[in-house]
Amino acid sequence: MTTGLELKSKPIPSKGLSADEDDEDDDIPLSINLKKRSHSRIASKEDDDQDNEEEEDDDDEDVVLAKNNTSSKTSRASTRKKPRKTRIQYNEDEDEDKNTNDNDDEDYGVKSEIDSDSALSQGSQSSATTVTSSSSKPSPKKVRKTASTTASKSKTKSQTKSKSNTKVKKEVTTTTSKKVKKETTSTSKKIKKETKPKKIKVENDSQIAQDTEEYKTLKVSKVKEENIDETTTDENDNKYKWWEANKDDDDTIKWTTLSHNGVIFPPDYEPLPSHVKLYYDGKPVDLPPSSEEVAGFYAALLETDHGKNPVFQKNFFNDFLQVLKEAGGTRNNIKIKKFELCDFTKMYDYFELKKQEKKALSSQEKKQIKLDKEKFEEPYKFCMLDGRKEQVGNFKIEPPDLFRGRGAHPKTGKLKRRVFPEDVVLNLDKDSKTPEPPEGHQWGEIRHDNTVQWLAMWRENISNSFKYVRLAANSSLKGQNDLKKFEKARQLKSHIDNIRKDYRKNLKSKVMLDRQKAVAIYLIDVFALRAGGEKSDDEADTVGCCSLRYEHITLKPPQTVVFDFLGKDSIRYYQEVEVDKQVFKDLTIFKRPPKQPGDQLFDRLDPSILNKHLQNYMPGLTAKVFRTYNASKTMQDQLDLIPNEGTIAEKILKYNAANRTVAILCNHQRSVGKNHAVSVQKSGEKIRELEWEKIRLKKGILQLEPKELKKDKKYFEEINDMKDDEIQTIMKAIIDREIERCHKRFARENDKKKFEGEELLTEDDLKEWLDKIEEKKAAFDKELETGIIELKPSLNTVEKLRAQIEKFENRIQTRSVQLKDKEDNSQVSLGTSKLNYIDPRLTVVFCKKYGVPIEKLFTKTLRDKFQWAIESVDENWKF
DNA sequence: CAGCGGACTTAGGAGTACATGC
DNA sequence: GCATGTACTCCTAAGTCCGCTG
Repeated sequence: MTTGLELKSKPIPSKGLSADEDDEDDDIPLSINLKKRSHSRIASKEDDDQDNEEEEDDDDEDVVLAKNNTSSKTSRASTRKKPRKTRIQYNEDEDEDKNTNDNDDEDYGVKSEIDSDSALSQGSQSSATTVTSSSSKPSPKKVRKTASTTASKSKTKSQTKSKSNTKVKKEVTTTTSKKVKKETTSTSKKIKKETKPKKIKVENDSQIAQDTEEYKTLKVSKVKEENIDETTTDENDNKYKWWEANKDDDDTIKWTTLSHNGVIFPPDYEPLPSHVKLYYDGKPVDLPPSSEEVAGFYAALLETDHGKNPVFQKNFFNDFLQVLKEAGGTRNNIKIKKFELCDFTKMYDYFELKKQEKKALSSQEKKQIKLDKEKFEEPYKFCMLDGRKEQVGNFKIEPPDLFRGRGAHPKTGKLKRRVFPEDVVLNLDKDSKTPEPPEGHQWGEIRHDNTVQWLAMWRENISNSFKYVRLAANSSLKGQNDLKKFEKARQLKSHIDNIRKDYRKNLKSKVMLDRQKAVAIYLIDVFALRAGGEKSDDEADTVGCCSLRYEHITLKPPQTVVFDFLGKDSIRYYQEVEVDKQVFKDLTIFKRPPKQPGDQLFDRLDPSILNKHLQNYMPGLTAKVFRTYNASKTMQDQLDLIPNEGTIAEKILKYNAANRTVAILCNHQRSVGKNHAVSVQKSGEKIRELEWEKIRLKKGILQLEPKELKKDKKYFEEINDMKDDEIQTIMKAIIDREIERCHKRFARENDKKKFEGEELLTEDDLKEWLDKIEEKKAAFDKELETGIIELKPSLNTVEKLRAQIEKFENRIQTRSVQLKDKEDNSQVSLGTSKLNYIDPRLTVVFCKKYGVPIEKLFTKTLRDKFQWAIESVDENWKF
């Protein structure tokens, strides 16, 4: 059976995200499940025996393997073919390399040990010599690890990169000069970038595809038409229920007919009013519009983190100067040289002012603007796909701006240039009318490729990749993809046991590659790591499983691993977890000297190797499916634990807790809002205030009926919990708050009266209010001094007091729960998992079974996106 | 047959609408 | 009824993975 359920019932405290919440177990943070899972899945009862055995053979394991290796020709041949890693490419064990790599050996001395062949790190003894002999020179990896400057980073990276390129390597066999290598790579790279994509070819291909698929397509389209007829009788076109239609299992053809109205381009740049200028060295600069626009992009970000980031500033400034140069320099002959002498504040202030003005518009005006905008956008919002109206997702071309890369992105701040119709490729069927390009422009290209889902595309200038205009999330194409994704994940259910059995076994494989595969799959399965593809040196340095490096994990015997690395979007993954013993040993081996910081942990692995391996278990299985599978599985298990009782609000809270477990598993984070701390503190104070009120009432009871104390000692225990100085603080806070409120109210009411021409409140009126507060304050002081509580006259019996106290207790309870929820959620983002990982049918079933309206758990957008799930599932459905 | 282009999903933050508490 | 805080949407960056090609 599944391991999930048992796990959940015995949560282990997380050492990860919330170190000080060890005893909170209701939301079962990540590592819980993880740890538990790791145990139940991998550690068997024979664990101990195995371990003993292991410990013995572990040390000489390598030797054995090494022997094995030298005699094994087949395995050598198989691994030699794949010298792919970039960062830590160990050199081949080929002779030619050995001869020519004296210099490189120093850092890749590792190679002879680890890389040679299938043997899992063969005799470390033999390699030790290599290492020591070459250790005189510092490895570039070291630099890489500590260097934070882009310069040193790119140097080492490009160097290592060259190693991944066998061709290049051969060219430089006679030298080990890093410079030469670097040049070689960069030129080859340049050449690559300059080669234009083969547009014609694509078109031809799609043509061929269309032709060969004609028969099929025709059939399909007929089926579809029939379906439209059926469904459109009671619904409009938009409500085509693809999930009720016959399955179309040919997924290379995405559509038969497609027409649309093109895309919306951002408005042309409007120069700033003449009094708003950039100042250079104290003097106003007359910028040509093109460069003023760029300066404006920066000015708008002046007070943000981006604006303050030196890399951002540098990249912006370079591009700004470039644009300025192209426009022929400033118009008043000021030579801009130094960023530090530029003063953007006037521009910044102007933008702020504009924002305020916009905000200050009357609601009528705002409404009108919105209406106009909607009317203008209407034609672009929809397209016709196979005769049905479908929503388009991002029908607006991205406006020019400064590129806001995440994390330490080397290109952050660079100018993302304006996209013109000439840059845009449109995709639609042959018979549809081509939308009119904007006045005075032409489309870059018109394509008729029905093997793809995009309507328009252009090439972006930051990393030279493509941007696409595609259908919205609620479209049939996206929906079908989504359903397929979850069905694939469900399919994994029937293979997972087998896969786990295998990788558990292979954790001890004598073949290094297999052992690395096993550990990698283990990490992906248990800790939901991403595949981790290779990245180039002009991107932020982030990693996933296959690209983990030496410094990203710390091993704490006996079997604890600390992960600390930046994952997608430079989000930190920090987990201290227990792993399977054998995994721990393997990781130790993967980190064994001469490996050092900067080196790849999985030096023989990359996602494509891993995925190829996974396909053996199940067609279409890739690393990312594990994330979907484990997320949905965890959600199902968590939901199963929720009792069907209590109010809807309580059920929602529990659902969210389950959701949170998944989010934590997937490491979905969000930055804490800037006023989070303040608001948490406020809530805390409010709770203490309520507690004080409660205690006060209890004291009141004893005043009224001292005998009560004996009857229920426990009930009154807490009255001494609150010391006088805290009480005083609370009282002061209450008084201060009331005074402030009083002043605000006075100002507000007078504003209103002024506006309406009524008689204003006088200072005396204000004083009257304030006096009342003074009275209250005096009463507080007296109470504090004498210890005698003056209760409201209505609270004159013990019963009434008790009832009142209960009310307070409830309020404290709700507030505390809210506060805890707020804190728990402050760093965790629930949305991503709900949107992408948790099978929506789980939520739908939960709603049906527990009587929770779906609107409470799915927003409008989500309901649209997951309509297929909402309408097709019955309450017995299981993931 | 590795490497890369291309097309697709997944991601967090900014911006905006809406709810809630006083 | 307003200010403040939260929820939701929009935006686009950053991943994954497949399949083509030199």
